Amino acid sequence: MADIARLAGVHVSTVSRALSDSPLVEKAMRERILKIASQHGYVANSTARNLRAGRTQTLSVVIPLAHERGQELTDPFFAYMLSHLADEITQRGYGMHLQKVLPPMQGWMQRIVAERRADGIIVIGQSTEHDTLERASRTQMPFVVWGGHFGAQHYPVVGTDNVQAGRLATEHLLTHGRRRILFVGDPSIPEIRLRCDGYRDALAQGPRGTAPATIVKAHMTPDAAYRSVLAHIGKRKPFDAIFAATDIIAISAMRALAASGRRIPDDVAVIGFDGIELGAHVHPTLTTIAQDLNRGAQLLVDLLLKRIAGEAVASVAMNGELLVRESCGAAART
Amino acid sequence: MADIARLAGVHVSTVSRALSDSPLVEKAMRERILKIASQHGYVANSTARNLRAGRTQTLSVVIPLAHERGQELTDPFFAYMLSHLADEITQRGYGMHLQKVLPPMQGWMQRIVAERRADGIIVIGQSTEHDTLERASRTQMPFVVWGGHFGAQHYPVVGTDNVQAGRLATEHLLTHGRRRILFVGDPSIPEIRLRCDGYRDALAQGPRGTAPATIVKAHMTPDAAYRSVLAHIGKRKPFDAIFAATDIIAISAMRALAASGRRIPDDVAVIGFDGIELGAHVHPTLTTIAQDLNRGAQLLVDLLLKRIAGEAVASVAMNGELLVRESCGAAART
DNA sequence: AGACGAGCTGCAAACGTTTGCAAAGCTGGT
DNA sequence: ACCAGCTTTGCAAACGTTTGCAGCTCGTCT
Repeated sequence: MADIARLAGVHVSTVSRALSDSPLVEKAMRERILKIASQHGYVANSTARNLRAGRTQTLSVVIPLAHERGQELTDPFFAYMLSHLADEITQRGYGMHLQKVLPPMQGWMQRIVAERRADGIIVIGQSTEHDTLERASRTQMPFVVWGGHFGAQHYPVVGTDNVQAGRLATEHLLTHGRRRILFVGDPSIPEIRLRCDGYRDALAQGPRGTAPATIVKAHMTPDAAYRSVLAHIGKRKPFDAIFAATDIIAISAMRALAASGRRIPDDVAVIGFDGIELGAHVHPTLTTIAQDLNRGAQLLVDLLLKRIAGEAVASVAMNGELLVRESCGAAART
Repeated sequence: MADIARLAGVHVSTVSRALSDSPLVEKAMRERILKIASQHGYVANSTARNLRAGRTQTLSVVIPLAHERGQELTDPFFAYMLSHLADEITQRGYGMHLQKVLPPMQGWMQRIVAERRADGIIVIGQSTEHDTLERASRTQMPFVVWGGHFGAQHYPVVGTDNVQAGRLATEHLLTHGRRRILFVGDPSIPEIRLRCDGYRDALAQGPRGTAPATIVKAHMTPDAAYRSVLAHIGKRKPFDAIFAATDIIAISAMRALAASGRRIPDDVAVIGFDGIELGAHVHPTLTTIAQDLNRGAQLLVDLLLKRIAGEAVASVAMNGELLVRESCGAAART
């Protein structure tokens, strides 16, 4: 910038003002400076600007993976969420800083906040870190979370109403005459626990003959879920439906069912959760509860920017949408 | 940091050294300072550090989408590439800055370089911006590109050997008795053009009766590709196979074929390109040329870090791997 | 003609670190 | 007791911007 100033024969402050379209600088002068700058391919150094201005025009997206070792970003849910966030953030003129947090993760939020790399933070999934987030909400740094809604939280959350959605899924299975419904997933993850609560609710109100809740604990990676379901099948306890905590688990469960000769949906109906695109292409196609990630990403960014601007914001719970496909409820395609 | 220094009764420079594990500071002193810092949750401000140190510990991943309007990051290819890059970059202790570049994109590379937001840049796909990249290679800023290899380029590229892979795909179709093979894709994109070159090569060496090359120009979004293929079918020119420039196009083409009553692979064999996971789940499953994105991401980051360290690096061409599935070559599953 | 204000521009401080160099304290050898 | 040399700490500059304030040049009004 000093060079540009010298070339234009003015002080750096004038150059700075010209580049930031300040009304304080005369039009002719501004144009002369802009011309020189673009001729020399000059662009202001963002680091220095950030330091001085105290903001970075960047939002951090952080993905805490406390509960899973193998679960990578290749998980379609994350991939789609990231894509939508990238679109949304870019569109609003911000940069996007992506961060994965792996165990051991002591003080991760603390560090991210204190580093001040970004003007705000979007956390994807509470994982098992609700307490950490709760603590961070007393910080200055604005952040929003994608995940589950609990009564007590002091930070804004955007996400599907997991209890309602879990109930919806289970009721759909009940409606199709299923009475022995398995829940497959890991309820120690808060979001999953909420889905499981909905499942229990629905069972409790189910017709006579509805079997009590049965939880098959399964991790979220395809292989782990496959093995869990296979192991359960080995126990020879009869069941006629599976409500899987995520589509990835559901698809793995379907593989396991097929491998042990069960027909879907005739012997076992399956319903998933997430609405990833893959579900429309597996055979049979997967009935599921879809989350509107596009809208979710939009809301996350909206809320975060409002918080950055100092406004108070409230959490948003979106409704899950039932997609009826072949694995429960829809006729098989020809 | 000034606060911490005051609390410890030392000068800020000592604190700075203690936090960066400099051997210049006495062990007892370092520990005392570290303790105070962690008690107060102090972490050095990264912006200031970056400004002073002249590096950001961040790599930029930029996605130029010159050629497509609708193509978003939700495209599985991008999603998977991003995921792998995020893993790789995070693992190496760097941050990842994600940037989409949309038209009009005059001077985008210039700007990204001059902004100095990152220590290096990874560009995903040349799109139609080969010249821009060529020009940028004369800059100080280290960058690497995922994409196609051309003789003349002065920047390092990692990518599949598109010509070889295109030949491989076409030969596979020829081997299975197909003689009227369509290429579906947009050859104005450099990478696609190379795949198309391989297709032409293979046809030129095909057996007697091999029909000449026929290009169906199709954009990379599912809908656009679907319409292009449907339009071509409408022309009633006979064909018995499709080589699609990407899996997304291939899957759309299969939809179009199904919609107009063609059986796959009996009437028309289909082969794709990319090896996205979706291909294993569509019906019939998609034969394709897989790219090893995991290794690609690893190489990209490796090369970039070497370049940042000042080493000279060479481009890498990986071989595409033929995945034989039902849409050409493998028996249909039961 | 002088005063006042509007419109521009320059000056210099500040943002929060890192780091070369100087200075101070200590050890041990003569 | 003095000095050399090593270890540890402090000082201050520098990184490249932005911005409040002061100052200058005009034009306009009284």
